[in-house]
Amino acid sequence: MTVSLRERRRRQTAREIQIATLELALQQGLENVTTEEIAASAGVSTRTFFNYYANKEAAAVGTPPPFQEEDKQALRDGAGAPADDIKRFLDQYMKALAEDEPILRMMGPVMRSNEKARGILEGFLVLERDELTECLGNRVSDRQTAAALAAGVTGAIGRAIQLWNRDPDLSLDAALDTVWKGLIAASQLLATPQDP
Amino acid sequence: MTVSLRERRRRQTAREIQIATLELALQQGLENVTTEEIAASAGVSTRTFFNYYANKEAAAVGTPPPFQEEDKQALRDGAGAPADDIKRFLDQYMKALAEDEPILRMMGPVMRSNEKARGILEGFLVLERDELTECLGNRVSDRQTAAALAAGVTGAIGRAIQLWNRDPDLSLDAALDTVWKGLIAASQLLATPQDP
DNA sequence: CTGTTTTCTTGCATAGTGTGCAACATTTGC
DNA sequence: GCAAATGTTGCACACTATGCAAGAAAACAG
Repeated sequence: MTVSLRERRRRQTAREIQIATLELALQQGLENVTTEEIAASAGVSTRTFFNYYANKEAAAVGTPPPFQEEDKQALRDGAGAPADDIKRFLDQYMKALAEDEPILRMMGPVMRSNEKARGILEGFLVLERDELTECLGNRVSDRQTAAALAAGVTGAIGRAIQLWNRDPDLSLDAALDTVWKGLIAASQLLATPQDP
Repeated sequence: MTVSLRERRRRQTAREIQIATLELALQQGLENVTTEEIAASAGVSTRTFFNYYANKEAAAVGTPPPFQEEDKQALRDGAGAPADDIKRFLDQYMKALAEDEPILRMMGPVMRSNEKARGILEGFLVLERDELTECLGNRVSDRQTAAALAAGVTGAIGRAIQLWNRDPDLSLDAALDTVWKGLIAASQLLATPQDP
């Protein structure tokens, strides 16, 4: 493989710290957990904790999966209806998210209650959204149109995760389908000039 | 008036602390400003600073204008095309934002660079968006459709402020119009099934 | 395999954050 | 004017986060 022993260990430790953070946060609330507790629970020193994450909120967020280059490329030079390409893009991302369902499950409550963690995740989302805007800008000429589409995409991802977190029996894919139908219906409402 | 002397002073102090925070943050970056500096600059003790805001990031965000009850009511029982009612709602909110243009101008750079402040503002937005979802739920039957519309509204507000912050010659209203056109165009793209 | 280089871990010192508490000051309402 | 309510402040204290330097572990070259 392309990853050295060091790199594998590093990822492993980062992951262990994140899981320790989320588990403790679920029990006591992230505010009431000290970095010392997290470090001890993950088997490293407090100082090493800060070698991996700048603070406990960043440890809770970890490294969310970014959009894949190939999927963005497909979006840039897609030929069909934009709605279809975007839906495919979303399906691909849901597949990536599904790789880490247990962590995603734990993150929901933390993001809802912790402002700083939410801000960190939101910052990540802003960057990804800007990437998307650039991709879609290749197709729709008007920058604000591309920005609105990109916001529609990231918003749909967020609502899908939220729905999936509320309803344990729903798969991520199914949640996205529900959200997607709502987005299309909303678009039709906004697109309709009048109904005389 | 309906506000006591105490209440007026309180608001005045809160505002002075916010302005002191934003001015210092613009000069040095919020990370490099201490609560002690802010408190001194606003003419209160460090301890009093924390009586007004839980931390410096919250001081930077202050108390953004919430959606007005009357505007939300107009959205709930509007009779025309949803798009028109929503546009009216947005225009109303822009008017409220314009009341505090100087503060809004200073907030942009801070929100872009500070994760915690962004999280706090985002938390405020989530609450307002949920309110909107409830309002729109009165009209569109499907909850996800209402949620998508509400996300479209708050997203448009954010992009309008961002556009206005980048281009000093643009009014808030004008920025919103540009963003709105983009949102409608994006909706038409998503609403269109195919183009055979 | 061995010595060298690079990277990782850790403890310690230190500046800054945020809260509880208690004393004192100011406003309010009667 | 006086009593109750509210606001301000200093102090003590636990927690956060960073720089620095010493030592441990992995990577690499010969």
